Amino acid sequence: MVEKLGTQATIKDVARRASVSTTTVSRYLNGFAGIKPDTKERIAEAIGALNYRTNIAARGLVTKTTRILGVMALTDVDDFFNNAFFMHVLKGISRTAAAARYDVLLSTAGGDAEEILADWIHGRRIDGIVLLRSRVNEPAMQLIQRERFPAVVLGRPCVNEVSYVDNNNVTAAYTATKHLIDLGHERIAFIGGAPDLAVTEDRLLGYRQALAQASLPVSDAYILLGQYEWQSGYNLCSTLLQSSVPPTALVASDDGIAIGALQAAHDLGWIVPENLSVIGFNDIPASEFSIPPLTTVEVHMEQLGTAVAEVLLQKIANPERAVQRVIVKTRIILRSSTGRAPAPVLTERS
Amino acid sequence: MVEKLGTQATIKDVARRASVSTTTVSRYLNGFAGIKPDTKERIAEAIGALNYRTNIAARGLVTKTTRILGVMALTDVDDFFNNAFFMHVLKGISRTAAAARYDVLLSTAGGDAEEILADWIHGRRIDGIVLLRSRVNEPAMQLIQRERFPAVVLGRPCVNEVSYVDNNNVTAAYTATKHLIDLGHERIAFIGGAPDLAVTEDRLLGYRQALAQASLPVSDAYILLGQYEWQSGYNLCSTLLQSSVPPTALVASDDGIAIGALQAAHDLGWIVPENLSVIGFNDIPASEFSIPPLTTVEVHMEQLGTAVAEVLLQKIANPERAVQRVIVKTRIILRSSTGRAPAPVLTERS
DNA sequence: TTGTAAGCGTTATCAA
DNA sequence: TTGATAACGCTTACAA
Repeated sequence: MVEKLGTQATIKDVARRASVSTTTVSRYLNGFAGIKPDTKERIAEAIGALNYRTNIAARGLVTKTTRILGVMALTDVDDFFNNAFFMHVLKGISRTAAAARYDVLLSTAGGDAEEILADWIHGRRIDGIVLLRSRVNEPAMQLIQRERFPAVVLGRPCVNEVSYVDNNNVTAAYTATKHLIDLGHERIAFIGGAPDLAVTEDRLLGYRQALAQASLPVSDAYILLGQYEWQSGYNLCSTLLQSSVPPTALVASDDGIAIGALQAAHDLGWIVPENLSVIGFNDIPASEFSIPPLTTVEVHMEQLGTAVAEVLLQKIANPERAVQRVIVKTRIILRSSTGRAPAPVLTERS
Repeated sequence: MVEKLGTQATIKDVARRASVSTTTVSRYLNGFAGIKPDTKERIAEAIGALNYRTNIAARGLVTKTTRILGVMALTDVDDFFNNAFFMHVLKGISRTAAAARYDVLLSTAGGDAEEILADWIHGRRIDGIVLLRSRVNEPAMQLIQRERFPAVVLGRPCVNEVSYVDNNNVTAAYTATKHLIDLGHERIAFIGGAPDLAVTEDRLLGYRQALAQASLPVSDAYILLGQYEWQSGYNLCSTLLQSSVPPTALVASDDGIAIGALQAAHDLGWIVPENLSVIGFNDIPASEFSIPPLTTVEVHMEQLGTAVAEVLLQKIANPERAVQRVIVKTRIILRSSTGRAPAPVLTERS
């Protein structure tokens, strides 16, 4: 069997070899019932012998379908790839897509998001899209809504009528803060990522609610926002610990930030959890191996990815389907970075 | 301007509106010279008004081109997404592809790699492919070579005549081990990931060479291999430190492994670097924030991605191009996890 | 159970 | 400088 290099067998070649029409081959390929076993066999043989694969462009031209899921990260490229959270979400998406025999097209377009999205959608490059990270006011979201294109957002979206998957972030942050309060902490700070992200907003809200409910004061000096990255956690924590009345506990809205904070505390001679408690969010693998291991809110990162892909797949299968809102519950994982509040030495000293 | 929802304007619509032929529109779209400015303008107007985008499937059917780069991870899905190394490589690929207006199709097929690859290639889903991670004997590699499909491998490939991008891993591991030897260490262990990976092989070789050159014995008990993950580093290090003659220094073939080791040492009461020195590979962000900060071999992860994408892009532009082999040099970043060898208390004790 | 033939939206080859 | 027209490889009525 000599195969011409660089030449692909087409459905015509298969049909010829199996002595049937291309229609029949197409039917075979698409699993139609009602083909004589004998014919089936001949077609199968021909496909094997010619190593035939259906040309995706030709099929797409007719069916207007690609079997590709677009994944667009609406964040800075570094933010995206440096963040274990997104990688786990991507894993969930990738797994789910693969299981459904879909491919994943990935873009971290940054500023060009809208343009690329328009190309993807109008150019019929993808069958549906996952939007990662929800900014408070997201133009890409509006484009999608205008086009009525199958889409699912990860995180609370800024517009209605868009399906999304999210954590119960307000509650989770409330619980995390409450955990600290229950340990006797009264000076609890919040360090987080970019303020224009819905997730930051929500977690900050939960933090405020917990303090309010415990009749603890909410001080702006204890709310520091930066980026979702390790360095930011380091810097923010350093600032706090060197302030005149440093907090005894930290709610970090991301494990990377929390681990950066751990390191800052260590560098400044603070012992965790004796002098400072730290709780993070996400439960990335690094959290288990930080020193000390990090107490954190598990958000089920991969499951978020799975869910977002599943909802999208359903939307593609049935575009008329109603908007879906999936909330993935969180839970606290207690490790060693949180402990009872230290005795108020500071006030005694003064 | 009313736009029919769900309907895409085609090149025909544009042609009609601009009162020209589709040929002329196509020429305009593809930047041909020799169109009257006046005509150009009308076409531009029509495109804008109709919000036209070229249908990728239709174009692909004719040009046999997709402007998509395939990225296939030849590892376990978890291995891939949990490893900061791959994420940074992916970032480099993503950036480079985007700059060239290519999209990235991502697959972590695991066992199905060959099947998916065949679909991608024969189905004309992609213009070229990046293979991530090179196993010692990789069937996917052979498929690609047989098909003469534009491909670039990250890591030393098992077959000749395939372009690749790699670090100077043997030299890097040699240097890392030498660094430890220069600090006075004599009992130096190697902990690494899967043994069937070229990168593991190479780094192990460099380690052996450094020991040999210093006339230090190479003991199998000091070479422990697991997976490229944090937990593996924790376990391997625990085993070593609890052995009868524990090492005073560790070469970890990956930062995740190294940080796991750091944690194990901490849990067993070893002080780093006083009692144990640890050097890693990659310089992932976490390395800077481990306790203590990790001495490591910077492999320029993102640059590896950039290079691999660039080589592939060149190959696509000119398939006749000769095989390219790019070696990205590494360098040691000294932080606090390595120090002088401890006095040989162990022998004194005995 | 199978086949004929008409598209799908581009690009490419001629010709004008 | 522009335009007809024939592919590209598939799916899908409609027929048989």
